Amino acid sequence: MTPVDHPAPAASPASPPRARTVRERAREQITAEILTAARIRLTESGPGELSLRAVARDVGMVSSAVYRYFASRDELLTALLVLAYDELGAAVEQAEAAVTDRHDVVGRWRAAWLAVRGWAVAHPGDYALLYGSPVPGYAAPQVTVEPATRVIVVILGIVMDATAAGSRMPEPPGSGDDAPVVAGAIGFAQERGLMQAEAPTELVVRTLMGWTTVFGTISFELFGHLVGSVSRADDYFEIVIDRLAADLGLTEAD
Amino acid sequence: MTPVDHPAPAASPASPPRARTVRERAREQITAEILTAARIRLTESGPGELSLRAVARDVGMVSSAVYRYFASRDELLTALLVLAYDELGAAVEQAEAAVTDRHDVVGRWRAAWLAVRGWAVAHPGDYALLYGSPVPGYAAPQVTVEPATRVIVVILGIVMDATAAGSRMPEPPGSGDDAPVVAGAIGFAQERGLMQAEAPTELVVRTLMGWTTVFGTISFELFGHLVGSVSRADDYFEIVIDRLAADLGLTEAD
DNA sequence: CGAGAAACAAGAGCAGTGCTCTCATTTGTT
DNA sequence: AACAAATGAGAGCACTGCTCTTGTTTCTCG
Repeated sequence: MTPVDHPAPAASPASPPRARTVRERAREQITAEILTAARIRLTESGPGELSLRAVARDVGMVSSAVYRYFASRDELLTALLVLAYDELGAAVEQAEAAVTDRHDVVGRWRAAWLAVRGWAVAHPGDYALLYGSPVPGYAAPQVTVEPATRVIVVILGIVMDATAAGSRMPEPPGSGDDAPVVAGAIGFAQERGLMQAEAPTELVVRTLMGWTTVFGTISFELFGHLVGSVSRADDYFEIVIDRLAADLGLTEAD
Repeated sequence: MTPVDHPAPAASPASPPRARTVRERAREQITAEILTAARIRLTESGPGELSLRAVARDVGMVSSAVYRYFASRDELLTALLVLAYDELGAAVEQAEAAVTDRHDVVGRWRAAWLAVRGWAVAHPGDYALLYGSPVPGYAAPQVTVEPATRVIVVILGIVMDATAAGSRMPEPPGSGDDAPVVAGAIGFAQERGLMQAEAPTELVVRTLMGWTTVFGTISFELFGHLVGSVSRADDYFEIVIDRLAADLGLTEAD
Protein backbone atom coordinates (compact mmCIF):
# COMPACT_ATOMS: atom_id res chain seq x y z
CA MET A 1 0.00 0.00 0.00
CA THR A 2 2.68 2.50 1.00
CA PRO A 3 4.74 2.94 -2.13
CA VAL A 4 7.96 3.27 -0.13
CA ASP A 5 9.92 6.02 -1.77
CA HIS A 6 9.48 5.53 -5.45
CA PRO A 7 10.81 8.20 -7.76
CA ALA A 8 8.41 10.77 -9.07
CA PRO A 9 6.32 8.58 -11.34
CA ALA A 10 5.46 11.34 -13.79
CA ALA A 11 6.82 14.79 -14.32
CA SER A 12 4.67 17.51 -12.88
CA PRO A 13 2.37 19.17 -15.43
CA ALA A 14 3.79 21.74 -17.82
CA SER A 15 7.33 20.54 -17.26
CA PRO A 16 9.43 19.98 -20.37
CA PRO A 17 10.42 16.37 -21.12
CA ARG A 18 13.67 16.15 -19.26
CA ALA A 19 16.48 14.00 -20.49
CA ARG A 20 16.57 10.62 -18.85
CA THR A 21 19.10 10.52 -16.15
CA VAL A 22 21.47 7.66 -15.62
CA ARG A 23 19.40 6.67 -12.62
CA GLU A 24 16.17 6.52 -14.57
CA ARG A 25 17.66 4.37 -17.26
CA ALA A 26 19.31 2.13 -14.71
CA ARG A 27 16.04 1.81 -12.89
CA GLU A 28 14.20 0.74 -16.01
CA GLN A 29 16.87 -1.76 -16.85
CA ILE A 30 16.93 -3.30 -13.39
CA THR A 31 13.14 -3.40 -13.34
CA ALA A 32 13.23 -5.28 -16.63
CA GLU A 33 15.89 -7.63 -15.25
CA ILE A 34 13.73 -8.41 -12.25
CA LEU A 35 10.71 -9.05 -14.43
CA THR A 36 12.69 -11.31 -16.73
CA ALA A 37 14.06 -13.31 -13.85
CA ALA A 38 10.61 -13.55 -12.32
CA ARG A 39 9.16 -14.86 -15.57
CA ILE A 40 11.80 -17.54 -15.73
CA ARG A 41 11.11 -18.53 -12.15
CA LEU A 42 7.42 -18.52 -12.92
CA THR A 43 7.85 -21.28 -15.47
CA GLU A 44 8.83 -23.74 -12.79
CA SER A 45 7.34 -22.30 -9.67
CA GLY A 46 3.78 -21.09 -10.12
CA PRO A 47 2.50 -17.67 -9.14
CA GLY A 48 1.73 -18.51 -5.52
CA GLU A 49 5.11 -20.06 -4.89
CA LEU A 50 7.07 -17.39 -6.72
CA SER A 51 9.93 -16.55 -4.40
CA LEU A 52 10.91 -12.93 -4.39
CA ARG A 53 14.15 -13.84 -2.67
CA ALA A 54 15.02 -16.32 -5.37
CA VAL A 55 14.33 -13.70 -8.02
CA ALA A 56 16.55 -11.29 -6.14
CA ARG A 57 19.37 -13.83 -6.07
CA ASP A 58 18.98 -14.41 -9.79
CA VAL A 59 19.58 -10.76 -10.54
CA GLY A 60 22.38 -10.54 -7.98
CA MET A 61 20.58 -8.46 -5.43
CA VAL A 62 19.53 -8.85 -1.87
CA SER A 63 15.81 -9.36 -1.33
CA SER A 64 15.19 -6.06 0.36
CA ALA A 65 16.61 -4.23 -2.62
CA VAL A 66 13.87 -5.62 -4.84
CA TYR A 67 11.35 -3.75 -2.74
CA ARG A 68 12.78 -0.54 -4.18
CA TYR A 69 11.24 -1.60 -7.48
CA PHE A 70 8.12 -3.46 -6.43
CA ALA A 71 6.39 -2.58 -3.20
CA SER A 72 5.22 -6.16 -2.69
CA ARG A 73 5.07 -9.54 -4.30
CA ASP A 74 1.55 -8.76 -5.46
CA GLU A 75 2.80 -5.70 -7.29
CA LEU A 76 5.38 -7.87 -9.03
CA LEU A 77 2.60 -10.28 -9.99
CA THR A 78 0.58 -7.42 -11.42
CA ALA A 79 3.50 -6.31 -13.56
CA LEU A 80 3.98 -9.88 -14.76
CA LEU A 81 0.27 -10.13 -15.51
CA VAL A 82 0.27 -7.00 -17.65
CA LEU A 83 3.47 -8.06 -19.37
CA ALA A 84 2.12 -11.48 -20.26
CA TYR A 85 -1.30 -10.25 -21.36
CA ASP A 86 0.33 -7.69 -23.60
CA GLU A 87 2.77 -10.17 -25.06
CA LEU A 88 -0.01 -12.64 -25.82
CA GLY A 89 -2.22 -9.91 -27.23
CA ALA A 90 0.56 -8.58 -29.45
CA ALA A 91 1.35 -12.05 -30.74
CA VAL A 92 -2.27 -12.69 -31.64
CA GLU A 93 -2.79 -9.27 -33.22
CA GLN A 94 0.34 -9.70 -35.29
CA ALA A 95 -0.50 -13.21 -36.47
CA GLU A 96 -4.01 -12.20 -37.40
CA ALA A 97 -2.89 -9.05 -39.19
CA ALA A 98 -0.42 -11.11 -41.21
CA VAL A 99 -3.26 -12.76 -43.10
CA THR A 100 -3.20 -10.64 -46.21
CA ASP A 101 -6.53 -11.78 -47.62
CA ARG A 102 -8.83 -10.01 -45.18
CA HIS A 103 -11.84 -11.80 -46.62
CA ASP A 104 -10.39 -15.13 -45.57
CA VAL A 105 -12.08 -15.10 -42.18
CA VAL A 106 -11.34 -18.78 -41.61
CA GLY A 107 -7.68 -18.12 -42.22
CA ARG A 108 -7.74 -15.19 -39.81
CA TRP A 109 -9.62 -17.29 -37.25
CA ARG A 110 -7.06 -20.06 -37.50
CA ALA A 111 -4.11 -17.69 -37.42
CA ALA A 112 -5.35 -15.94 -34.31
CA TRP A 113 -6.08 -19.08 -32.32
CA LEU A 114 -2.91 -20.84 -33.42
CA ALA A 115 -1.00 -17.84 -32.16
CA VAL A 116 -2.74 -18.14 -28.79
CA ARG A 117 -1.82 -21.79 -28.45
CA GLY A 118 1.69 -21.19 -29.73
CA TRP A 119 2.28 -18.54 -27.11
CA ALA A 120 0.73 -20.66 -24.39
CA VAL A 121 2.86 -23.69 -25.18
CA ALA A 122 5.96 -21.51 -25.34
CA HIS A 123 5.15 -19.79 -22.03
CA PRO A 124 3.25 -22.26 -19.86
CA GLY A 125 4.13 -20.47 -16.65
CA ASP A 126 2.77 -17.20 -17.89
CA TYR A 127 -0.28 -18.93 -19.31
CA ALA A 128 -1.04 -20.46 -15.92
CA LEU A 129 -0.69 -17.03 -14.38
CA LEU A 130 -3.23 -15.59 -16.81
CA TYR A 131 -5.73 -18.42 -17.20
CA GLY A 132 -5.04 -20.84 -14.36
CA SER A 133 -6.38 -20.69 -10.86
CA PRO A 134 -6.14 -17.19 -9.47
CA VAL A 135 -3.75 -16.56 -6.61
CA PRO A 136 -5.93 -16.55 -3.48
CA GLY A 137 -6.00 -13.23 -1.77
CA TYR A 138 -4.76 -11.45 -4.86
CA ALA A 139 -7.21 -9.35 -6.81
CA ALA A 140 -5.99 -8.25 -10.20
CA PRO A 141 -6.08 -4.45 -10.31
CA GLN A 142 -7.70 -2.34 -12.99
CA VAL A 143 -4.55 -1.93 -15.06
CA THR A 144 -4.74 -5.57 -16.09
CA VAL A 145 -8.23 -5.34 -17.56
CA GLU A 146 -7.44 -3.67 -20.85
CA PRO A 147 -4.47 -5.90 -21.79
CA ALA A 148 -6.62 -8.91 -20.95
CA THR A 149 -9.18 -7.99 -23.61
CA ARG A 150 -6.82 -7.86 -26.58
CA VAL A 151 -7.34 -11.48 -27.65
CA ILE A 152 -11.11 -11.42 -27.54
CA VAL A 153 -11.14 -8.10 -29.39
CA VAL A 154 -9.26 -9.72 -32.27
CA ILE A 155 -11.62 -12.68 -32.28
CA LEU A 156 -14.71 -10.50 -32.18
CA GLY A 157 -13.34 -8.48 -35.08
CA ILE A 158 -13.03 -11.61 -37.20
CA VAL A 159 -16.48 -12.88 -36.37
CA MET A 160 -18.11 -9.53 -36.99
CA ASP A 161 -16.31 -9.11 -40.29
CA ALA A 162 -17.62 -12.49 -41.33
CA THR A 163 -21.13 -11.59 -40.34
CA ALA A 164 -20.98 -8.34 -42.24
CA ALA A 165 -19.88 -10.34 -45.27
CA GLY A 166 -22.96 -12.48 -44.99
CA SER A 167 -21.99 -15.52 -42.95
CA ARG A 168 -24.94 -17.41 -41.62
CA MET A 169 -25.11 -19.64 -38.62
CA PRO A 170 -27.40 -22.56 -37.83
CA GLU A 171 -30.39 -21.61 -35.74
CA PRO A 172 -30.21 -22.13 -31.99
CA PRO A 173 -31.89 -25.25 -30.63
CA GLY A 174 -34.31 -23.62 -28.24
CA SER A 175 -36.15 -20.42 -28.93
CA GLY A 176 -34.69 -18.38 -26.12
CA ASP A 177 -34.43 -14.81 -25.05
CA ASP A 178 -30.77 -15.14 -24.29
CA ALA A 179 -29.75 -11.57 -24.96
CA PRO A 180 -29.87 -10.42 -21.32
CA VAL A 181 -27.45 -13.14 -20.28
CA VAL A 182 -24.77 -12.00 -22.68
CA ALA A 183 -25.64 -8.31 -22.53
CA GLY A 184 -22.22 -7.54 -21.13
CA ALA A 185 -20.48 -9.11 -24.10
CA ILE A 186 -22.78 -7.29 -26.52
CA GLY A 187 -22.05 -3.99 -24.82
CA PHE A 188 -18.34 -4.70 -24.83
CA ALA A 189 -18.36 -5.32 -28.56
CA GLN A 190 -20.55 -2.33 -29.34
CA GLU A 191 -18.43 0.07 -27.29
CA ARG A 192 -15.43 -0.85 -29.40
CA GLY A 193 -17.33 -0.50 -32.65
CA LEU A 194 -16.93 -4.19 -33.36
CA MET A 195 -20.59 -4.98 -33.66
CA GLN A 196 -23.50 -3.61 -35.53
CA ALA A 197 -26.69 -3.30 -33.52
CA GLU A 198 -28.39 -6.05 -35.48
CA ALA A 199 -25.85 -8.77 -34.75
CA PRO A 200 -27.82 -11.79 -33.55
CA THR A 201 -27.55 -12.90 -29.96
CA GLU A 202 -26.78 -16.41 -31.04
CA LEU A 203 -23.62 -15.20 -32.74
CA VAL A 204 -22.44 -13.65 -29.49
CA VAL A 205 -23.24 -16.83 -27.60
CA ARG A 206 -21.32 -18.95 -30.07
CA THR A 207 -18.37 -16.58 -30.01
CA LEU A 208 -18.24 -16.73 -26.23
CA MET A 209 -18.47 -20.50 -26.44
CA GLY A 210 -15.64 -20.65 -28.94
CA TRP A 211 -13.57 -18.42 -26.70
CA THR A 212 -14.05 -20.63 -23.66
CA THR A 213 -13.62 -23.80 -25.70
CA VAL A 214 -10.26 -22.75 -27.05
CA PHE A 215 -8.91 -21.67 -23.70
CA GLY A 216 -10.43 -24.75 -22.12
CA THR A 217 -8.64 -26.90 -24.66
CA ILE A 218 -5.31 -25.19 -24.07
CA SER A 219 -5.75 -25.40 -20.31
CA PHE A 220 -6.60 -29.08 -20.51
CA GLU A 221 -3.53 -29.66 -22.65
CA LEU A 222 -1.13 -27.73 -20.44
CA PHE A 223 -2.65 -28.96 -17.19
CA GLY A 224 -2.48 -32.59 -18.23
CA HIS A 225 -6.13 -33.50 -18.65
CA LEU A 226 -5.79 -34.59 -22.27
CA VAL A 227 -3.05 -37.12 -21.54
CA GLY A 228 -4.35 -40.50 -22.57
CA SER A 229 -7.19 -39.16 -24.67
CA VAL A 230 -5.42 -37.11 -27.29
CA SER A 231 -2.15 -38.14 -28.84
CA ARG A 232 -1.02 -35.06 -30.70
CA ALA A 233 -2.35 -31.98 -29.00
CA ASP A 234 -1.41 -29.69 -31.86
CA ASP A 235 -3.45 -31.70 -34.36
CA TYR A 236 -6.35 -31.91 -31.95
CA PHE A 237 -6.25 -28.17 -31.49
CA GLU A 238 -6.63 -27.60 -35.21
CA ILE A 239 -9.56 -29.98 -35.30
CA VAL A 240 -11.21 -28.02 -32.52
CA ILE A 241 -10.81 -24.59 -34.05
CA ASP A 242 -12.09 -25.90 -37.39
CA ARG A 243 -15.25 -27.23 -35.75
CA LEU A 244 -15.71 -23.95 -33.92
CA ALA A 245 -15.36 -22.02 -37.16
CA ALA A 246 -18.05 -24.20 -38.68
CA ASP A 247 -20.34 -23.69 -35.69
CA LEU A 248 -19.97 -19.94 -36.13
CA GLY A 249 -20.82 -20.15 -39.79
CA LEU A 250 -17.39 -18.96 -40.89
CA THR A 251 -16.88 -20.00 -44.48
CA GLU A 252 -13.72 -20.65 -46.39
CA ALA A 253 -12.44 -17.87 -48.55
CA ASP A 254 -13.49 -17.96 -52.17
CA MET B 1 9.09 -41.29 -0.11
CA THR B 2 9.83 -42.95 3.22
CA PRO B 3 6.42 -43.73 4.65
CA VAL B 4 7.59 -43.07 8.21
CA ASP B 5 6.04 -45.75 10.36
CA HIS B 6 2.53 -46.17 9.12
CA PRO B 7 0.48 -48.96 10.60
CA ALA B 8 0.15 -52.16 8.63
CA PRO B 9 -1.98 -50.91 5.75
CA ALA B 10 -3.61 -54.25 5.09
CA ALA B 11 -3.83 -57.44 7.04
CA SER B 12 -1.46 -60.14 5.91
CA PRO B 13 -3.03 -62.74 3.60
CA ALA B 14 -5.20 -65.50 5.06
CA SER B 15 -5.67 -63.62 8.29
CA PRO B 16 -9.22 -63.28 9.60
CA PRO B 17 -10.69 -59.77 9.57
CA ARG B 18 -9.65 -58.60 12.97
CA ALA B 19 -11.79 -56.23 14.95
CA ARG B 20 -10.73 -52.64 14.56
CA THR B 21 -8.74 -51.53 17.49
CA VAL B 22 -9.32 -48.25 19.24
CA ARG B 23 -6.17 -46.98 17.65
CA GLU B 24 -7.25 -47.83 14.14
CA ARG B 25 -10.56 -46.10 14.56
CA ALA B 26 -8.92 -43.09 16.17
CA ARG B 27 -6.47 -42.95 13.31
CA GLU B 28 -9.19 -42.92 10.72
CA GLN B 29 -11.08 -40.23 12.55
CA ILE B 30 -8.06 -37.99 12.95
CA THR B 31 -7.12 -38.55 9.32
CA ALA B 32 -10.60 -37.44 8.34
CA GLU B 33 -10.34 -34.42 10.62
CA ILE B 34 -7.10 -33.37 9.00
CA LEU B 35 -8.57 -33.77 5.55
CA THR B 36 -11.65 -31.76 6.48
CA ALA B 37 -9.58 -28.96 7.92
CA ALA B 38 -7.33 -29.01 4.87
CA ARG B 39 -10.32 -28.74 2.54
CA ILE B 40 -11.59 -25.72 4.43
CA ARG B 41 -8.19 -24.10 4.26
CA LEU B 42 -8.03 -24.93 0.58
CA THR B 43 -11.06 -22.79 -0.13
CA GLU B 44 -9.20 -19.64 0.78
CA SER B 45 -5.58 -20.57 0.30
CA GLY B 46 -4.93 -22.47 -2.92
CA PRO B 47 -3.08 -25.75 -3.18
CA GLY B 48 0.39 -24.29 -3.38
CA GLU B 49 -0.08 -22.06 -0.37
CA LEU B 50 -1.82 -24.69 1.73
CA SER B 51 -0.13 -24.48 5.11
CA LEU B 52 0.30 -27.77 6.84
CA ARG B 53 1.01 -25.96 10.07
CA ALA B 54 -2.23 -24.03 9.82
CA VAL B 55 -4.12 -27.25 9.23
CA ALA B 56 -2.43 -28.75 12.26
CA ARG B 57 -3.48 -25.81 14.40
CA ASP B 58 -7.05 -26.14 13.17
CA VAL B 59 -7.26 -29.70 14.41
CA GLY B 60 -5.42 -28.87 17.64
CA MET B 61 -2.20 -30.64 16.86
CA VAL B 62 1.37 -29.67 16.45
CA SER B 63 2.68 -29.71 12.90
CA SER B 64 5.02 -32.62 13.39
CA ALA B 65 2.14 -34.80 14.56
CA VAL B 66 0.44 -34.40 11.20
CA TYR B 67 3.38 -36.16 9.63
CA ARG B 68 2.24 -39.32 11.42
CA TYR B 69 -0.75 -39.29 9.07
CA PHE B 70 0.66 -37.82 5.89
CA ALA B 71 4.30 -38.24 5.07
CA SER B 72 4.44 -34.91 3.27
CA ARG B 73 2.36 -32.04 2.06
CA ASP B 74 2.24 -33.66 -1.35
CA GLU B 75 0.73 -36.79 0.15
CA LEU B 76 -1.93 -34.64 1.78
CA LEU B 77 -2.59 -33.03 -1.57
CA THR B 78 -2.96 -36.44 -3.16
CA ALA B 79 -5.52 -37.48 -0.56
CA LEU B 80 -7.41 -34.25 -1.14
CA LEU B 81 -7.27 -34.84 -4.88
CA VAL B 82 -8.74 -38.32 -4.59
CA LEU B 83 -11.36 -37.12 -2.13
CA ALA B 84 -12.48 -34.28 -4.36
CA TYR B 85 -12.48 -36.33 -7.56
CA ASP B 86 -14.54 -39.00 -5.87
CA GLU B 87 -16.99 -36.52 -4.41
CA LEU B 88 -17.47 -34.83 -7.76
CA GLY B 89 -17.78 -38.16 -9.53
CA ALA B 90 -20.32 -39.45 -7.05
CA ALA B 91 -22.39 -36.28 -7.34
CA VAL B 92 -22.46 -36.55 -11.12
CA GLU B 93 -23.23 -40.25 -11.14
CA GLN B 94 -26.05 -39.77 -8.69
CA ALA B 95 -27.58 -36.83 -10.53
CA GLU B 96 -27.44 -38.64 -13.84
CA ALA B 97 -28.84 -41.85 -12.42
CA ALA B 98 -31.73 -39.91 -10.93
CA VAL B 99 -33.14 -39.28 -14.41
CA THR B 100 -35.72 -42.03 -14.51
CA ASP B 101 -36.45 -41.85 -18.22
CA ARG B 102 -33.23 -43.39 -19.50
CA HIS B 103 -34.19 -42.57 -23.08
CA ASP B 104 -34.14 -38.86 -22.25
CA VAL B 105 -30.50 -38.42 -23.17
CA VAL B 106 -30.81 -34.65 -23.19
CA GLY B 107 -32.17 -34.76 -19.68
CA ARG B 108 -29.33 -37.00 -18.57
CA TRP B 109 -26.82 -34.74 -20.32
CA ARG B 110 -28.19 -31.69 -18.57
CA ALA B 111 -28.42 -33.40 -15.20
CA ALA B 112 -24.82 -34.58 -15.34
CA TRP B 113 -23.32 -31.25 -16.35
CA LEU B 114 -25.48 -29.26 -13.96
CA ALA B 115 -24.19 -31.49 -11.19
CA VAL B 116 -20.63 -30.75 -12.24
CA ARG B 117 -21.18 -27.01 -12.13
CA GLY B 118 -23.15 -27.25 -8.90
CA TRP B 119 -20.34 -29.07 -7.20
CA ALA B 120 -17.74 -26.70 -8.62
CA VAL B 121 -19.57 -23.59 -7.44
CA ALA B 122 -20.07 -25.15 -4.02
CA HIS B 123 -16.42 -26.19 -3.72
CA PRO B 124 -14.34 -23.67 -5.65
CA GLY B 125 -11.17 -24.48 -3.76
CA ASP B 126 -11.42 -28.16 -4.56
CA TYR B 127 -12.34 -27.38 -8.15
CA ALA B 128 -9.21 -25.27 -8.52
CA LEU B 129 -7.21 -28.14 -7.10
CA LEU B 130 -8.63 -30.52 -9.70
CA TYR B 131 -8.90 -28.36 -12.80
CA GLY B 132 -6.81 -25.27 -12.11
CA SER B 133 -3.13 -24.84 -12.66
CA PRO B 134 -1.21 -27.83 -11.36
CA VAL B 135 1.03 -27.37 -8.37
CA PRO B 136 4.54 -27.05 -9.82
CA GLY B 137 6.78 -29.87 -8.80
CA TYR B 138 3.86 -32.04 -7.83
CA ALA B 139 2.98 -34.93 -10.10
CA ALA B 140 -0.35 -36.55 -9.36
CA PRO B 141 0.27 -40.23 -8.61
CA GLN B 142 -1.51 -43.15 -10.21
CA VAL B 143 -4.18 -43.43 -7.52
CA THR B 144 -5.77 -40.21 -8.73
CA VAL B 145 -6.27 -41.41 -12.30
CA GLU B 146 -9.30 -43.62 -11.82
CA PRO B 147 -11.31 -41.15 -9.68
CA ALA B 148 -10.54 -38.47 -12.24
CA THR B 149 -12.27 -40.43 -15.00
CA ARG B 150 -15.64 -40.80 -13.34
CA VAL B 151 -17.19 -37.69 -14.86
CA ILE B 152 -16.15 -38.40 -18.41
CA VAL B 153 -17.30 -42.01 -18.05
CA VAL B 154 -20.79 -40.80 -17.21
CA ILE B 155 -20.76 -38.39 -20.14
CA LEU B 156 -19.51 -41.00 -22.56
CA GLY B 157 -22.24 -43.34 -21.40
CA ILE B 158 -24.90 -40.80 -22.24
CA VAL B 159 -23.48 -40.01 -25.66
CA MET B 160 -23.06 -43.67 -26.55
CA ASP B 161 -26.58 -44.50 -25.42
CA ALA B 162 -27.85 -41.74 -27.64
CA THR B 163 -25.86 -43.02 -30.58
CA ALA B 164 -27.12 -46.55 -30.07
CA ALA B 165 -30.64 -45.12 -30.10
CA GLY B 166 -30.00 -43.58 -33.48
CA SER B 167 -28.84 -40.04 -32.86
CA ARG B 168 -27.17 -38.45 -35.83
CA MET B 169 -24.69 -35.68 -35.88
CA PRO B 170 -23.92 -33.11 -38.59
CA GLU B 171 -21.02 -34.07 -40.78
CA PRO B 172 -17.58 -32.70 -39.92
CA PRO B 173 -16.44 -29.69 -41.95
CA GLY B 174 -13.30 -31.15 -43.44
CA SER B 175 -12.92 -34.71 -44.55
CA GLY B 176 -10.22 -35.73 -42.16
CA ASP B 177 -8.61 -38.83 -40.87
CA ASP B 178 -8.84 -37.68 -37.30
CA ALA B 179 -9.11 -41.06 -35.66
CA PRO B 180 -5.40 -41.37 -34.76
CA VAL B 181 -5.48 -38.07 -32.89
CA VAL B 182 -8.24 -39.22 -30.55
CA ALA B 183 -7.21 -42.87 -30.51
CA GLY B 184 -6.60 -42.67 -26.79
CA ALA B 185 -10.13 -41.54 -26.09
CA ILE B 186 -11.54 -44.25 -28.36
CA GLY B 187 -9.51 -46.90 -26.59
CA PHE B 188 -10.56 -45.52 -23.22
CA ALA B 189 -14.22 -45.80 -24.13
CA GLN B 190 -13.87 -49.24 -25.67
CA GLU B 191 -12.00 -50.66 -22.69
CA ARG B 192 -14.91 -49.72 -20.49
CA GLY B 193 -17.49 -51.15 -22.85
CA LEU B 194 -18.94 -47.71 -23.49
CA MET B 195 -18.42 -47.69 -27.19
CA GLN B 196 -19.23 -49.99 -30.02
CA ALA B 197 -16.50 -50.39 -32.58
CA GLU B 198 -18.44 -48.53 -35.23
CA ALA B 199 -18.86 -45.29 -33.30
CA PRO B 200 -17.79 -42.49 -35.59
CA THR B 201 -14.64 -40.54 -34.87
CA GLU B 202 -16.50 -37.28 -35.16
CA LEU B 203 -18.67 -38.26 -32.23
CA VAL B 204 -15.59 -38.78 -30.09
CA VAL B 205 -14.18 -35.46 -31.21
CA ARG B 206 -17.38 -33.66 -30.37
CA THR B 207 -17.64 -35.35 -26.99
CA LEU B 208 -14.10 -34.31 -26.15
CA MET B 209 -14.91 -30.80 -27.26
CA GLY B 210 -18.03 -30.73 -25.12
CA TRP B 211 -16.02 -31.96 -22.18
CA THR B 212 -13.40 -29.22 -22.53
CA THR B 213 -16.02 -26.58 -23.26
CA VAL B 214 -17.96 -27.31 -20.08
CA PHE B 215 -14.89 -27.32 -17.88
CA GLY B 216 -13.58 -24.29 -19.72
CA THR B 217 -16.83 -22.49 -19.01
CA ILE B 218 -16.78 -23.38 -15.34
CA SER B 219 -13.14 -22.40 -15.04
CA PHE B 220 -13.80 -19.08 -16.75
CA GLU B 221 -16.70 -18.46 -14.40
CA LEU B 222 -14.83 -19.35 -11.21
CA PHE B 223 -11.58 -17.71 -12.27
CA GLY B 224 -13.27 -14.45 -13.15
CA HIS B 225 -12.93 -14.35 -16.93
CA LEU B 226 -16.66 -14.06 -17.58
CA VAL B 227 -17.09 -10.98 -15.43
CA GLY B 228 -18.37 -8.22 -17.66
CA SER B 229 -19.42 -10.51 -20.46
CA VAL B 230 -21.99 -12.76 -18.84
CA SER B 231 -24.46 -11.53 -16.27
CA ARG B 232 -25.97 -14.70 -14.87
CA ALA B 233 -23.45 -17.48 -15.08
CA ASP B 234 -25.99 -20.18 -14.25
CA ASP B 235 -28.22 -19.20 -17.17
CA TYR B 236 -25.25 -18.96 -19.47
CA PHE B 237 -24.13 -22.42 -18.42
CA GLU B 238 -27.48 -23.88 -19.41
CA ILE B 239 -27.29 -22.17 -22.77
CA VAL B 240 -23.88 -23.70 -23.32
CA ILE B 241 -24.80 -27.27 -22.48
CA ASP B 242 -27.90 -27.01 -24.67
CA ARG B 243 -25.80 -25.93 -27.64
CA LEU B 244 -23.34 -28.74 -26.96
CA ALA B 245 -26.16 -31.27 -26.85
CA ALA B 246 -27.34 -30.02 -30.21
CA ASP B 247 -23.85 -30.23 -31.67
CA LEU B 248 -23.66 -33.85 -30.54
CA GLY B 249 -26.98 -34.65 -32.17
CA LEU B 250 -28.65 -35.41 -28.85
CA THR B 251 -32.39 -35.16 -29.34
CA GLU B 252 -35.13 -34.40 -26.86
CA ALA B 253 -36.98 -37.34 -25.44
CA ASP B 254 -40.21 -38.28 -27.21
C1' DC C 1 31.88 23.32 -7.46
C1' DG C 2 30.08 21.64 -3.42
C1' DA C 3 26.15 20.91 -0.18
C1' DG C 4 21.77 18.66 0.57
C1' DA C 5 18.39 15.60 -0.89
C1' DA C 6 16.88 11.67 -3.09
C1' DA C 7 17.52 6.96 -4.45
C1' DC C 8 19.76 2.87 -3.64
C1' DA C 9 21.87 -1.55 -1.80
C1' DA C 10 22.92 -4.31 2.06
C1' DG C 11 22.15 -6.42 6.42
C1' DA C 12 19.66 -7.76 10.55
C1' DG C 13 15.47 -9.20 12.23
C1' DC C 14 10.43 -10.90 12.73
C1' DA C 15 6.93 -14.20 11.98
C1' DG C 16 5.77 -17.61 9.14
C1' DT C 17 6.64 -22.11 6.24
C1' DG C 18 7.89 -27.63 5.23
C1' DC C 19 10.22 -31.01 7.25
C1' DT C 20 13.43 -33.85 10.50
C1' DC C 21 14.91 -35.41 14.74
C1' DT C 22 14.59 -36.61 19.57
C1' DC C 23 12.01 -37.77 23.57
C1' DA C 24 8.14 -38.91 26.54
C1' DT C 25 3.57 -40.98 26.65
C1' DT C 26 -0.14 -43.92 25.35
C1' DT C 27 -1.93 -48.13 23.40
C1' DG C 28 -1.98 -53.05 21.87
C1' DT C 29 0.01 -57.59 21.96
C1' DT C 30 2.23 -61.54 23.94
C1' DA D 1 3.42 -57.68 33.65
C1' DA D 2 6.73 -56.81 29.76
C1' DC D 3 7.71 -55.25 25.44
C1' DA D 4 6.99 -53.07 21.00
C1' DA D 5 4.51 -50.15 18.16
C1' DA D 6 2.13 -45.95 17.47
C1' DT D 7 1.54 -41.28 18.83
C1' DG D 8 2.16 -36.37 20.26
C1' DA D 9 5.12 -32.60 21.57
C1' DG D 10 9.10 -29.79 21.15
C1' DA D 11 13.41 -28.01 19.26
C1' DG D 12 15.77 -26.99 15.27
C1' DC D 13 17.17 -26.18 10.17
C1' DA D 14 16.68 -23.74 5.99
C1' DC D 15 13.54 -21.21 3.68
C1' DT D 16 9.84 -17.43 2.79
C1' DG D 17 7.65 -12.17 2.55
C1' DC D 18 8.43 -8.07 4.47
C1' DT D 19 10.28 -4.09 7.56
C1' DC D 20 13.70 -1.23 9.48
C1' DT D 21 18.19 0.70 9.91
C1' DT D 22 22.66 1.92 8.07
C1' DG D 23 25.98 3.30 4.75
C1' DT D 24 26.82 4.55 -0.09
C1' DT D 25 25.97 6.46 -4.67
C1' DT D 26 23.79 9.70 -7.73
C1' DC D 27 21.30 13.78 -8.98
C1' DT D 28 19.96 18.66 -8.36
C1' DC D 29 20.38 23.27 -7.16
C1' DG D 30 22.38 27.31 -5.09
